[in-house]
Amino acid sequence: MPSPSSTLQRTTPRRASTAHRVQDLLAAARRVFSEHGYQGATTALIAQAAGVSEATVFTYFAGKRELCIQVITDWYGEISAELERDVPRLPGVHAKLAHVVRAHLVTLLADGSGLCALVLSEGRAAEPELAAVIADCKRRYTAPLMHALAEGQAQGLVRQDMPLRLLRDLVYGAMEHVLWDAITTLKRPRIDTTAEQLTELIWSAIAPRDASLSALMRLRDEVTQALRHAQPS
Amino acid sequence: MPSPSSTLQRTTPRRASTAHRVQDLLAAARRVFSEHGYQGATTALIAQAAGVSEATVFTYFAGKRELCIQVITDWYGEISAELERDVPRLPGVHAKLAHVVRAHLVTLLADGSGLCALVLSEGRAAEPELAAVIADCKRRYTAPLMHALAEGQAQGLVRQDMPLRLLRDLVYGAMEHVLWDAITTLKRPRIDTTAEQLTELIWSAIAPRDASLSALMRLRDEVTQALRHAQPS
Amino acid sequence: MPSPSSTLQRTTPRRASTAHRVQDLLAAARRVFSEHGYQGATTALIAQAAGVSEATVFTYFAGKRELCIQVITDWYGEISAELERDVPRLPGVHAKLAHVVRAHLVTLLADGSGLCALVLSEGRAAEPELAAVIADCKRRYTAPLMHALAEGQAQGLVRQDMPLRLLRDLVYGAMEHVLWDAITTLKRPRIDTTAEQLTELIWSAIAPRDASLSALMRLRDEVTQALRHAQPS
Amino acid sequence: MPSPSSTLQRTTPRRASTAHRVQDLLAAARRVFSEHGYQGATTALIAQAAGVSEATVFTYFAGKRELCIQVITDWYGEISAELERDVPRLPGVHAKLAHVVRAHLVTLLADGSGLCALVLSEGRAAEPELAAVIADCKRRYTAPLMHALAEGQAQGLVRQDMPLRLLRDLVYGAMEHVLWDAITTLKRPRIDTTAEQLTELIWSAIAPRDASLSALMRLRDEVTQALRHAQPS
DNA sequence: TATGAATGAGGGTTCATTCAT
DNA sequence: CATGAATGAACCCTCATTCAT
Repeated sequence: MPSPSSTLQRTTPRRASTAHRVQDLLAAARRVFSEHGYQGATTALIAQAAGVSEATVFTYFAGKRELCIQVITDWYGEISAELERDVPRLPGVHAKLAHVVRAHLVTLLADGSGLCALVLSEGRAAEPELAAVIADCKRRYTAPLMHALAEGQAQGLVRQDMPLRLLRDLVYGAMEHVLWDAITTLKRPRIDTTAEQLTELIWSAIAPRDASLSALMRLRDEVTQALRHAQPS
Repeated sequence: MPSPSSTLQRTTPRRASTAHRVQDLLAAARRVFSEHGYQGATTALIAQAAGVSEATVFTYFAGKRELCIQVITDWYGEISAELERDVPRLPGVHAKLAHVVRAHLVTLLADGSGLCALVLSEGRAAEPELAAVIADCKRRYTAPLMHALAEGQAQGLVRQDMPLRLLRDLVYGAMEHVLWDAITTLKRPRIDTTAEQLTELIWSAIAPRDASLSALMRLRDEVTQALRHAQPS
Repeated sequence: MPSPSSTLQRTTPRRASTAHRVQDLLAAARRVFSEHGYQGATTALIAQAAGVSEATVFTYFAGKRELCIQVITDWYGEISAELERDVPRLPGVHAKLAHVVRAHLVTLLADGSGLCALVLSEGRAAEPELAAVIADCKRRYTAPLMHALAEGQAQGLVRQDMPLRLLRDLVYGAMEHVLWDAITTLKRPRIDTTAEQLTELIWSAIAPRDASLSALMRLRDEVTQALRHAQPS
Repeated sequence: MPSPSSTLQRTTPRRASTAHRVQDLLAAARRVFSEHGYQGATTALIAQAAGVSEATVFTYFAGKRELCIQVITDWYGEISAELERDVPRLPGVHAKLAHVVRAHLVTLLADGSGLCALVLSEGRAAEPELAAVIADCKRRYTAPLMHALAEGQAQGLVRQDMPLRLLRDLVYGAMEHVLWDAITTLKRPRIDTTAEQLTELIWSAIAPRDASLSALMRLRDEVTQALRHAQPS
């Protein structure tokens, strides 16, 4: 194997400007981290993917961890900026929810599936600094919708009998699980349909409770209790 | 420097039956994998935790990966068996859901948080075999509730306008997110409250759309069950 | 080069007891550190000298620095123990000095020349821990003679008009320079003669000043001053 | 990330003559080698200190080793020239000794402590060429005093029962040890006092053995010198 | 000339795994 | 059977040096 890079197209000339090299490396690193996770991604692999020597990686980044942090920060920066721009403009909680759900699925199914996995995986031990960065990014990413939900609660447009935190877990948990499924089964769902369905499902959960339903629930409880008392034991 | 186990109390006699050795190793491995994750758990650590030499680990298991697979399989086996035993006995979809949610939170927050994190983290790259095993386990683990939901859909007790797969994503996604939150923020939520709230939230999402009809159906369902209990004994 | 160790005699069998391996590694490390200094000594070189793989070095020692510390500590331990045993038994300061000088030359010219250089070289930056260890060792090594000199001063057998520290600098500085000379010029001096001469030279410096000499010195000062005043400028 | 020199003030204009560049680089290199030692000084550090790019260093010097050799040669050249100029003018061996001792301490404690350490440390392994250069420089540096001592021996003003080499070891060994002590303990001794005491201590060692005779000889020596000065002008 | 860019060669260290005893 | 001992294969990272521009 005389030239290990012979099968790899080099996207930049052998001698490139700093800006180009940085972009190249970040792109390569994003791919490699996506595919292999943090631990599985070696600096050698990243260098190879970028078509440079391993040492060059360290010319531009302080180390593997810093490179990964940059990759994640950049990625979250992109998708967060989109949401921060679009979500506030949308009218009503339901529309905002629908947009976030759709954007999430589109973004992550499109190119970020690996990064999504990376983020889900590396959100814990062995690299606390990484975990902290991820936590920060996630906070920013979820902020637009969380803000809308909080406002919705205040205005009675979102049910108030559940802590906001739990609503967030429901929304993002459901979305992540859908993605996870898509990733692990390698089946790409029809995004439009799935997004609409998921939005509706979530909306059913977080919309305010109907008064008559509540009354019936109370009735149910009473009946249940009465039956329980009526039984022997 | 060798002989790291000299200062460790041995939990089993020097000569133990093969079965005991295996159990010891599995118990030790479960602890270590829980605390350190797959990559962070070294065979040295596991051997030390089991009070045996590193080589002994390889006498009983083909390698680190196989050991981890066994640990995960065993653990999922335990919690799946519980669900398989208890869920079918419960009356009505709502009760089943409530039970699964509660059991999930109890199990994972109680002792399994590390394993939960392991499963969530390692369900991917670098160890495809592990990922496959985890996927299988998850399928079995979710089966009881999925079965109930499918039946519920058939009987009109669960909304039929959503694919079952999406209901599953909602249920388990929400639960996992709650757990993940607890794990990463190191805050243990009040399990009872959280379980009830989460159940209600999910139920709101998956109950049939005509709310009053739905409520009445559940009422009928429960009354029927109660009567059934009231008669035979 | 099919087998890199083919030209090296292995002093221990391929599988040796821990104690033997440790001794082997320490001996090999002593040689390599002696010849190449701390920075120049690579773990690969040490492993090769010991006839083991590089990884084996790390089985027995926490790292290069710890290994070097052990080497230095051991070596100083040996030669310090000798002095601590022999010096106090000798009658009189002069005899003790003579013994220390001779022992120093013998020891360091015999096998320790490289270690001497190592100790002289590495007594500063880049490895503060190493420097600290060396400083400690040196203190212990010089203690027996320093003790004798202090006593000598107290009893008037050693001149009292010089700080003890300066006496130490004279004694050990002179010895080290002799060694350094021998090392760099690769000429081994006749130890007996050199030791005797050096002892005498040092003794002349540290013996109490003769009274008449002092008087003459005072006279000289007065004459000098007088002449200075007598001159024009 | 490149362009590390952007935050450094440039000490010379962008276009400087070759001579200036060389001087700048040598000055920067002297500082860096002083502070970090040979191995610890990186070419990057030196270039940064000189306000030029790393590649420029190699435009003017063949490599790190050659640069270091130049630095050491220059430095020794300076201090040797001083001694070569001053020492022969001083009257008598004792005065010459006193001057050398004082100059040595002043020079090395003042600005050259780092270089002193460099010279002491690097006078050996891993860089034989460097060691050879240092040896040469040292020979030149010690020559003035050695010449005086040799003459002193010839005239009976210095004891003749010791080889000159040993006298040198005593003189320079003691001085170096004093310096080493100052460097490693970071305590700067009072130079005047230390120089006087050290001179006296050494003088006691190298003065002719018959103490009173010796003293008288020195007296005669000094009177003679004084008279010589008193007459011509 | 001066340099931005790139790298080959190696450094210390880790760890799952093997094997003779 | 259990293990002490040993290691191959990588890993992340450093740095003096080269070269096209």
